[in-house]
Amino acid sequence: MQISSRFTIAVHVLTCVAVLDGQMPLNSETIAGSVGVNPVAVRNIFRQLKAVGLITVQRGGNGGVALARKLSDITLLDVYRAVDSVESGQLFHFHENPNAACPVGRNIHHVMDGRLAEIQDEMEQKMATMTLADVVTDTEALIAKEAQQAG
Amino acid sequence: MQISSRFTIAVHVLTCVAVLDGQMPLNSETIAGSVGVNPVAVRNIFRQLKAVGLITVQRGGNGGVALARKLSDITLLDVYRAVDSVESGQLFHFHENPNAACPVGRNIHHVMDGRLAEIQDEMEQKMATMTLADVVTDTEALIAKEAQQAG
DNA sequence: TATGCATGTAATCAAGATTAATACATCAAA
DNA sequence: TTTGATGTATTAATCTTGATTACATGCATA
Repeated sequence: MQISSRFTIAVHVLTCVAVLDGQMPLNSETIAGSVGVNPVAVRNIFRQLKAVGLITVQRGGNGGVALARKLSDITLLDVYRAVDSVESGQLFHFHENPNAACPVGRNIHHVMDGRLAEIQDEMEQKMATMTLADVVTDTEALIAKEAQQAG
Repeated sequence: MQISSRFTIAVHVLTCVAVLDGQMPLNSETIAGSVGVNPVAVRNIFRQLKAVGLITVQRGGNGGVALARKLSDITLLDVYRAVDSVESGQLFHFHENPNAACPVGRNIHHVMDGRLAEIQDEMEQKMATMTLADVVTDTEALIAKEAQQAG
């Protein structure tokens, strides 16, 4: 299995908010159009991003989304955790019923837990080094390049 | 979503082969008993571990499994890759239909791919530093400690 | 060589998770 | 008060996993 697409969707959503601000209404429907998913899926992600203070959401006529932090203060790890990319925060799914009557079965969990945590931590710390500012800068550079090539 | 439990199951299987050798028949049924899963699940993992040369499997009366490499030559990354822990080797599931009509939609994949690969690589390299020898050593130490406490 | 036992593998089924889609309540602004 | 957007529950469809059954295949031994 893989890490939920909610993660890449959430990054896409936030990038839209940063890049498209002022060019089009930033509501769940237009953003869903860019991402290629259902507007309800986007609204559910709004809720999760709002819950950890990454965005603010306004209801009602001309409602929509706005960033609540500087792009350079939002890391990929923040986004990853906000949208529950993996169940219960555990990257690895440990098999549930090792047999306690077997010496290996009753010790394997304890032996592996520390190592799995180390691996997960290594990955998460790498995510913490990357910010949305980087992603948005690269995206805008590509868009500028497109405009240039179009003449 | 999480990484398939096939990974921790495979580590458990290999640890059984190393620790229980000589103490009980190393066939899919006894090992399945320790892991707490169906014997067919264990046999399917046998097949994957065999395909990459980590074990040899013998059919027929007193058949069973044996390690094909030294424990110190089998890393957690080897096991992880052998059992297809994540789909197509991709840790992240990228949403499938970003809209090419949107400047963000048509560039986000390219912008994120490199970063996702870096994160995945960081994690895999960490797994490559850990060997089954470490896991087996720790497991046997815990077993010895149990025996000591039992008097 | 015949028999028994274990692997190899296909097929089926149930359980759980994901996503899409519908519907409607809630709320803000004009 | 009307309009338009979010908040959220619910249902259905799709997918993946894992358990289970069944049986063919192959090796060892009597």
